[in-house]
Amino acid sequence: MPTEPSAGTNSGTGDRRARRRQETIEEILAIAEAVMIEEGVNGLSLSEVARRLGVRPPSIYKYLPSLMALYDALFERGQQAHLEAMRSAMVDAEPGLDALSKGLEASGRWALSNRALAQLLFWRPVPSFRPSDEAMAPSVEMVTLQRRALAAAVRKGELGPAADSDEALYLTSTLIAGVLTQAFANEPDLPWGEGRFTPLFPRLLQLLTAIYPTSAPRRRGGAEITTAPGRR
Amino acid sequence: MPTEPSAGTNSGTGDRRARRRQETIEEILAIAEAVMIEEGVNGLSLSEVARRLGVRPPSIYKYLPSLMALYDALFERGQQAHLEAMRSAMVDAEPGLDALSKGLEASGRWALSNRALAQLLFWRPVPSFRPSDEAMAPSVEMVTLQRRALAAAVRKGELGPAADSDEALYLTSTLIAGVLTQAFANEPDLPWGEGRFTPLFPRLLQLLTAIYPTSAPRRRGGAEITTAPGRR
DNA sequence: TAGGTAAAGCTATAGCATATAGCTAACGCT
DNA sequence: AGCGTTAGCTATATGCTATAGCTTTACCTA
Repeated sequence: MPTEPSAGTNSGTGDRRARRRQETIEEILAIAEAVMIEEGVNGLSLSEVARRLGVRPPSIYKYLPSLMALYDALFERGQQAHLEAMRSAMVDAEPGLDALSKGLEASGRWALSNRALAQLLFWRPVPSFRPSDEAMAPSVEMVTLQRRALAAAVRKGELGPAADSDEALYLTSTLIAGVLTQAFANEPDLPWGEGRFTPLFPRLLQLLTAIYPTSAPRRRGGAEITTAPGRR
Repeated sequence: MPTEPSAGTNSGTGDRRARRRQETIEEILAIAEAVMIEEGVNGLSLSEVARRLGVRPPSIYKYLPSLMALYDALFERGQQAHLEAMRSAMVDAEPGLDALSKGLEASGRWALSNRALAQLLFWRPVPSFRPSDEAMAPSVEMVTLQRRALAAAVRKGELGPAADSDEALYLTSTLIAGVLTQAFANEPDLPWGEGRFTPLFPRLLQLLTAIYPTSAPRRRGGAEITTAPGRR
């Protein structure tokens, strides 16, 4: 097993080499992200990374086993950064609808200011690359955070009880996915809050109260979701 | 200008050669689409196309000047097919909300059953490729179709007057974009109508009546979408 | 029907990518 | 101080896009 140079000889502590090595890996990841921003997610190449790092291409393989492994490391790093952006926005907010809204907005802002990573995370532009389970792990916590916010919103009476469901989660994630997809495709250089699409988001979120009304006073012609698939 | 072999020598009619040539181009496009389905949009390579066509790679260049030109041709063909799917669904429907809904659903169905082309159209997975203006042309007509449906819905009283606006157009396209993005990313093998996301779509569309209420009876805590700068 | 010509194929080659093999020098731990 | 691991290198295999230049095929015109 000649790969995996770590955890072999030295008994416990004394890894200065390992630290150096880790620093180099960090540097490679940073360069790779810069390359993706400049050349597109698919424009990433180990040769270009090596060039910028000041080494020959084969040397990169001392740190990462393949181009796909590099994508995977970037994916994981992106997941963590995204989760962190969302979490920090949510803990600073009132639990419930406010936390949900602030969290999703933070998600959108993060995506727009980290385009390359966001594309890697959400649009999978490199079909031959499938993220490892390990790299996917943070998304589990994102689900938890959002479910918790929905539950709190129901508890506080901001939303009806049906909002405490996976379905409501899919719905909110679909709304933000739509906004981001359109923003990326049509006005990729505008920051959050400008342009035609991202300003729609807070308004779309308000729709949650229409979809999950708190005590459901029926009204004619309204947006009653459950019944009636039809037009009228 | 040694390229562009057409329209040179022969005075008027007699182009059997040109027909043959066009057939080959069609064949190349069909093969390319198959390759994209199997290997992913980025997995398309001229060499693989040549292999399946039974010629050597350089011969492809007699028909298309570059890989990007192949992408562009596929893009254009996809645009046209997509537009056609949408249009035929809309002409078979009642003008207004029904046409809008059927058209958007047809769009979604087309995307899910033409994954490779849809990805090329909507997610731009090949960053170095920018579609030509010519290839983008059909999207103008798509906008027209949808604006017309919105206008009809307003005329018939299905939606409030603010729905006859670009803003409403962005909103509906954002909704379908969200559904498709989620469906593609999370359950790419399910057809329209199955899974967690595509069934949300008709329900989301019903929300239009909440966003653009026809005569707006105020209700407390509702999803009042403020005053909408949309023109009319 | 007999060219003449343009199209459609080919080989050869340049340039760049990922990836592997195997060598050497230096670093740093014991 | 010594020795093993590591980090770099060159050389090479393979596959890709793309160009140059040649040969053959096929078809339109006279």
